[in-house]
Parts: sequence; C-alpha cells; structure tokens
Amino acid sequence: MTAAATPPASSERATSTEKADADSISATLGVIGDRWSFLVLRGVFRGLARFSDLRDDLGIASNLLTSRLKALVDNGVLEKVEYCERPKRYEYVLTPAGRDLSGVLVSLMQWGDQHLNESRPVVLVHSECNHPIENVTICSHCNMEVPATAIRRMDEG
Amino acid sequence: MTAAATPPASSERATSTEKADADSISATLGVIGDRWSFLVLRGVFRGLARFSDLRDDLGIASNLLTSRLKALVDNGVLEKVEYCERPKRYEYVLTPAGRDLSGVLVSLMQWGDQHLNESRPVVLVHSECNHPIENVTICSHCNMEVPATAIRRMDEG
DNA sequence: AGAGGTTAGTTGCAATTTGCAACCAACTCG
DNA sequence: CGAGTTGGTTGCAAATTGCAACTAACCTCT
Repeated sequence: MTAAATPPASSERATSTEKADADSISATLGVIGDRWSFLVLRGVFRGLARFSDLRDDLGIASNLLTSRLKALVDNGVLEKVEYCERPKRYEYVLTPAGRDLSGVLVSLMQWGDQHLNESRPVVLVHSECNHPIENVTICSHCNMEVPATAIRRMDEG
Repeated sequence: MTAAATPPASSERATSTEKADADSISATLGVIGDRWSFLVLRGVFRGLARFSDLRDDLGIASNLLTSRLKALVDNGVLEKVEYCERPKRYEYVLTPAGRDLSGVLVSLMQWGDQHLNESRPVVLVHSECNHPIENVTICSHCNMEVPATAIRRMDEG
C-alpha cells in the first residue's frame, strides 16, 4: 500500500491505475500547483484577461500559457469568454471557483510581504472602505483568530 | 524593459542580471512554489519531522527531498534540529516564518474541499474548542469578511 | 567481532517538463 | 495588396524530476 502524495500529475489526471491524492491540498496543487498557474491567476485577478496581455505581463512562453490556460479552464477555474465575434477573440475570466482562490493568492502575498521583502508591497484594500485587507484563519465558534499552533485535525486527539 | 514575473528561478535565486520579481506572490512562490515544497510543508505541519518519515509519507525521491528541505531551510521556513547526538540525527521543524505559512496551506485545503471533492475532507479544528477553523480574508477596519470581488489595489483607483 | 538494520542521504541516468524562437492562421486597417 | 495584431502551434534544446542503486555512519543482536 502506502499511497503517497501523488504530485507527478501534470497534463492528464488520474489515469485510474494511479492511486488518488490523499487530500485536498494535493488535489488543489494538481490544479494550480505548477510553476506558472499561480502567476497566471494573479494576472487574471489583477485584471489581465487576454492571451497576449498575460503573456507579455508574465513573460511566459506562448505554448506554456496555452497549456496553463487550457488546464485552468478544464478545471473550472477560468472561463473562456468571447469578447469579439468577428475576429473571434476570447478572454479568460474567473469562474466563481476561480474567484474563491483569492484567499490562496492573498495569503501567499501576505507571507511574502512579511517574510521576504523583495519589493514594495502591493497593498490590497477593501473596496468599500479603502482600508487594507488581511487573510486570517479563524474559529467561527470562538469568533477569534486561530494561530498556527492551535490548529489540529479533528480525529487523532 | 518589461520585467515579467520570473518563475524560472529554481536552485539559486536572482543572479543579479535577472530582473527581480515584481511582487510578493512570485517571491513566495520562489520559496515554496515547486511541485513538492507545499507537500513537504504539509507533512511537517502534520507532525512529520524526519527525513525518512517525510519520504515515506510523500513518496518523494530522496534526492528531491534533500534538495527541497535544503531550500526550505535556506529560506528560513524550516530549521534543522539535532534530536539525537550520537548517531547525529536531525529533524526538520517549522521556524516562526514557516508557521506563518499555515494560512496558505489552509486556504489551499479549503479550496480543494469546496471545489474538488476528491476525498473525505480532513477537518481542521481549533484545539481550544474543537470546532472547525476557516480561512478568510477580512477588513480589520470594517471588521467583516471581504469577498474576492471587493478586493482592490490601493493605488490606481 | 560480524551480520544485519536503520537513517539520511548521494550518484547516475532516463523520462518529463519548460523555455525559446520561429512559424502560422484569421482577421483588420490603410 | 501589404503590414500589423491576436492567439496561438511546432520543433528542439535545456532544465527539472523520478527511479533505482549505492554509500556512510551508526546501532543491535548473537
């Protein structure tokens, strides 16, 4: 037995003989865990939607951008929307599931801001009040922030 | 010009001629953004600390685990602590910076649970009350949760 | 003391994945 | 018609990963 974490999943997923992922972290990484997908998503969150804008902003090779966008669309993170009929042009927009990835991006950004200060931070704000936002882990029962040291799995006490 | 996002950074970082990353997301991905580091961290968060335990749990090849652990230690995410003097054995424990990555892991897990249900979710709880935790983006000014659509960059209004 | 086991790796090589540069198709504009 | 733009595709070289075998240092058992 000993299933392991199955990361060598890249183009095609779970060909049936492969032992499935053990948990949601590796499953999620199977969707966005390669070298570029996070950055493609970051671009889309920033408002880039067209192939060439993403390519130019990220500096990614066309063939990779093609394959990453396709994978993100296939996995329901992005949607290809026609924005021009005659020359047939598409743009890539976040699906609701894709939008839900904002927390991942925000927490990545926040960690970088706090621990690697390689650049002036991009400050994200709440559009309604213009004050900075923050990503936290909370306990909705206690209604308080939960530090990493107070997180446990439900089983195996 | 046109700096781009610089993901082809793997072993050694920023050889000076390279344009630095543009933001904290790519900087963070430079530390933990490869196919295995997230999973190595997940293992450590789960309590695995020894080389062989991580290798067996993840199913990662030794050479890669060696290089990932080294990178994580070099980047201040993990610390190599001697746990046995005579045969000279070390274990890998989270530094405070490493512990701060819990939010990233939790948000990845949460997204997978919500959008890919490839396995029975591992429920994380607040150790003090035993109730499930949740990762959210909040505005500490408004004291409310901020949906992805209400996040904006501070500049460029 | 010697055989065998455990832990923590290293080494070499094959298989994948990525990066680069060139090329292409459809269409618009002048 | 010729040039330019957008959104790609193709081929090949370079880098990264995976695998399996091997090593080093040290224990434990007989």
